[in-house]
Amino acid sequence: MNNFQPPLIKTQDINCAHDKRVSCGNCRLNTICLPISLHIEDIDRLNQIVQRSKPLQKGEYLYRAKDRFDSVFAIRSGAVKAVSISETGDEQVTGFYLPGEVVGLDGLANDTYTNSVVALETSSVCEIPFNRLEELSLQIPTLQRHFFQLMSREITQEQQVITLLSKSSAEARVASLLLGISARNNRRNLSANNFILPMSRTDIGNFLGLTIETVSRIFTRLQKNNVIAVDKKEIVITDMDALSLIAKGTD
Amino acid sequence: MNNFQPPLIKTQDINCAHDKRVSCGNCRLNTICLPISLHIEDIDRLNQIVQRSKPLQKGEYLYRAKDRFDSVFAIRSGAVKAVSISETGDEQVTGFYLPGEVVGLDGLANDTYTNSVVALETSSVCEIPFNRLEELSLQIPTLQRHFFQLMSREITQEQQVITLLSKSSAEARVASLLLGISARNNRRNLSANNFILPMSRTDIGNFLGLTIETVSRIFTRLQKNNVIAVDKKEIVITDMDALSLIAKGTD
DNA sequence: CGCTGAATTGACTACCCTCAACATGAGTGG
DNA sequence: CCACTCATGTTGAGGGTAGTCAATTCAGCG
Repeated sequence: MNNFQPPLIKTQDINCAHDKRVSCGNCRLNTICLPISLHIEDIDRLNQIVQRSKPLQKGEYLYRAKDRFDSVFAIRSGAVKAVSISETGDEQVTGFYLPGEVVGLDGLANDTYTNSVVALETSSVCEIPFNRLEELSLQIPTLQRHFFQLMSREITQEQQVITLLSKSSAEARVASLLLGISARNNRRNLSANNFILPMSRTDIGNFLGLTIETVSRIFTRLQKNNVIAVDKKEIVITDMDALSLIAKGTD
Repeated sequence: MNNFQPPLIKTQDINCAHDKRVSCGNCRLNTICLPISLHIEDIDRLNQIVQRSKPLQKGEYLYRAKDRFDSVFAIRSGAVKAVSISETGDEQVTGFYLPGEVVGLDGLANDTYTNSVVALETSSVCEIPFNRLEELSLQIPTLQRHFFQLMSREITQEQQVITLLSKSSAEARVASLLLGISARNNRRNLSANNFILPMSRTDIGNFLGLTIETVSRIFTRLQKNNVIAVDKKEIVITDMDALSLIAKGTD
């Protein structure tokens, strides 16, 4: 495999998760992000429209609701949350997005974003101008198909969240969230049993429709029952099967 | 405007909601369904790939989860629900779809539908084979754009459902559902204050994460407070402002 | 060292679920 | 026409889960 990197750039720089000098072709995430199943020359054309900017710091906004929509963003490192503000003014977390996942798809419908996206920790993103992506999709059928699938995946995942919120007990909701993050970490070849939660208890509670007190109580309860070990934001899943049963709502 | 109908077909037949002999060009729903903002000749090309079949009877399946995905469907008349079956076997209603709305978008992600779609009453649909739509989208940029927007709208609507389920009291959930159906009826030039619910209390409860008893109690409570009038499935909204306040969660 | 914000824990309360009985209406068959 | 069933919806009583309010701990930071 050819190495297109200029000789002055050291490999360890390129491999840094926040580094801007990464192309879609050599990105570690390209099996779960956009370019999957594209030909090498098409990946290159995609890469040319992707813009990489300096990392977002924790709490910084990637975009805000009602901003004019013109790009979607792939998370390259870190983690973000999407929040929508209701008419009554209170926030609602509608999702968490980890590296390889794409945000901004809500903006197409009305040419303005309906959500705001905020960094939960230092995060870098790849900006993909949508009109460029649209043009390219007309020329590369595989890309059009892939983008359709990306949006469809977002739809199915949100339907799973709806199922989660509609049915389950507080314990099942928390268990499902942990399992979800575990699975997504695993997909990125990270540990499925041991990870750091990027979001606060407040964000978790907001997302799951629970108060932070309930979230906290459930963490301690799960720990007492030897299902997980909690140390602040660090989670160790000690009994994956038990956690799955709890998520399915076997009380 | 030309009339392409064969002379033997009477106008009142064509205007029947379940009639198969309707083209996208003269469909009453074409301002909210797919063809919006397409040129007249492009509408015709779209129309040629759309298949119209005999109406579904109440309880019949349009498609089932795990069926091979090959079409999306526009609801032309009636009403359907989308349900997903969890691993534990119980159903979850993930959405209701009224005329002009499109179902099946969840199927693209994995080439199989993740939901089943069931008719709530006698309903007719327009089947749009996806590979044909995909090809056409490559040739008609407006159609590609429109289909992206359609999927995006589905995403934003589901995020609203997530917000609804995550935050609100039982009363606010029911109120929001009623307001949602009211608004969608209004968009089709039907009454916003007076309509028939196509779904059962069981479906409402399942969708909103409530028991049917709670749904029933809330209907009677709203009626006692002169916000709505309920007679079986017929709803009259007598105080729209109050209903809006309740939906926003002002307790 | 004190301040601030996040997280935990406890006591009490309220909302919604569970279980149950009853009502209503459509369809069937005598 | 009435009696019967079955499905759907309504209403009531009681209990459990999660919310509210409050106090405390802890980490980070100037």
